[in-house]
Amino acid sequence: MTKRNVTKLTTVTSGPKSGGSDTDRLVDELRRRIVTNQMPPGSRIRENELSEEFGVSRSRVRDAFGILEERGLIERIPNKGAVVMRLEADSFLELFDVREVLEGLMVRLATQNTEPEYWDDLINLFGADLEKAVENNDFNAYMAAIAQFRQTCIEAAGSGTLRGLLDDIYDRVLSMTRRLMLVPGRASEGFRQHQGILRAMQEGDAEKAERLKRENIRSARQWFLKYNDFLL
Amino acid sequence: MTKRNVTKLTTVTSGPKSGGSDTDRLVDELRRRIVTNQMPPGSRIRENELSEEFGVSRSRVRDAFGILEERGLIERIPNKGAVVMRLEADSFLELFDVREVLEGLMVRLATQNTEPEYWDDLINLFGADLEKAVENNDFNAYMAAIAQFRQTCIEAAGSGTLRGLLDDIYDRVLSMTRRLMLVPGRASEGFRQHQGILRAMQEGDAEKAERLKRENIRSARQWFLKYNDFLL
DNA sequence: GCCTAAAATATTGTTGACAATATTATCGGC
DNA sequence: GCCGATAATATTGTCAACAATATTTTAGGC
Repeated sequence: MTKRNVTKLTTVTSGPKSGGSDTDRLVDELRRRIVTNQMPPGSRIRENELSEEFGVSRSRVRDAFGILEERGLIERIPNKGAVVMRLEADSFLELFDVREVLEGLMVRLATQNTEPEYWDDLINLFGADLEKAVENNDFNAYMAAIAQFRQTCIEAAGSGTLRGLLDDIYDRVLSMTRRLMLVPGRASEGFRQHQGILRAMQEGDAEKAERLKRENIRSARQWFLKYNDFLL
Repeated sequence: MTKRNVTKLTTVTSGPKSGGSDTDRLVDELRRRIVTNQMPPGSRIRENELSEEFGVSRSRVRDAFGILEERGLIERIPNKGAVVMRLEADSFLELFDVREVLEGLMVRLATQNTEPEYWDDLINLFGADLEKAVENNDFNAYMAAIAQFRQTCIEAAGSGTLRGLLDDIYDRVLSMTRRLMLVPGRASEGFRQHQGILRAMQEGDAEKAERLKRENIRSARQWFLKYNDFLL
């Protein structure tokens, strides 16, 4: 868990540039292409192509595929090859269920472990500027803020085990969030919900924060159900 | 996620014998040795040794190590080798936290998805015979029953995503459960708690089942805190 | 023109050899 | 005898060639 997850974490937080081995770089880049739909679900990916493109041996590509498979981002069929995993409506709903309890736990632990002032920066970030940005459909700004929120919470929660599980589903959550954001009204609702959660966290009310976070995911689930014809 | 997890699941449920590729067999056997403390935490494991012992090439061993690392069972230090991951007290407590919410979700979904008679066999299993076995410290019987409970619930929950996350922590949970069972009084308490959960599930009361399951894990956590000097 | 069989091609799976790195043993100086 | 430098060994990291398998193309019969 430890080493690889640390590598992954720094990637997630500090952007696409990342250190580590050739294999790690490959994993990061492929991950990026998959979640940005540059490689849409069902795409076949050939070991040779990537090997040439990145100037590494096929063995590295193979190792990367192994990791990506373990993470559920690609599917490997023996002697046939690897394809980007398809995201079915069912699995989206499943994802909401686990997000609800895991992210709820995340904010509860984070609240318990911190002093009120820990949240000042984040509360500032989720202020008037961001609200205006959300109203103007500046999704990149909102996505970045959400990523920051997540990252800060995970750190405060201080549980490597929880972090590992959240990382496991991170890519799928990301792709889901990106889509859901397009639904008119969802982004601003999510924004207000995050404000509420942050207030509860600053007040040190862990139970309330957990409840609000769970409501946040539940309402996202509702929006998804309503609009899933457009989203899938 | 899909393919590999399916392989893993069948392994967990249907015992050490298992199909798949050389790599899969290796993963299973190493997993077994680690959770049974045949390879205690901190043990160094050499690629060559295993390659010879199993009569496979070092590449297969290498692949297996990659999977084991991803699952958090071993730690790989570049150019130094692989060692069995150490389990610290902190990580045990973390494990209880995530178990609480995930297994709570598991029984809630399982209850929602099933008819009362679905639980007949399991309620029978958690009957007078097993109670006597627990009183007589027949831990193997109890462990088997718990595994059955877990397996049946996961199937009923019907969420591949949840299953994947539970599988992720399964090995650590197992090693924790085995130890905790030795604490006088814990096993019989756990037994009664499972009876209560099963009753709630048969009654179709999903909320109650979830609450009881969470209490079950919380009480296990209490016992662990009290006796952790002996358990670690 | 269309279906089937077989050859040609492309792609993944596996291996053993070699390079890079870390660990251990040896030797000389003090 | 103890310490440090260097050589010897062991172990992991990487790769390119080869084998196994699947896919596509071609050829032939009807």
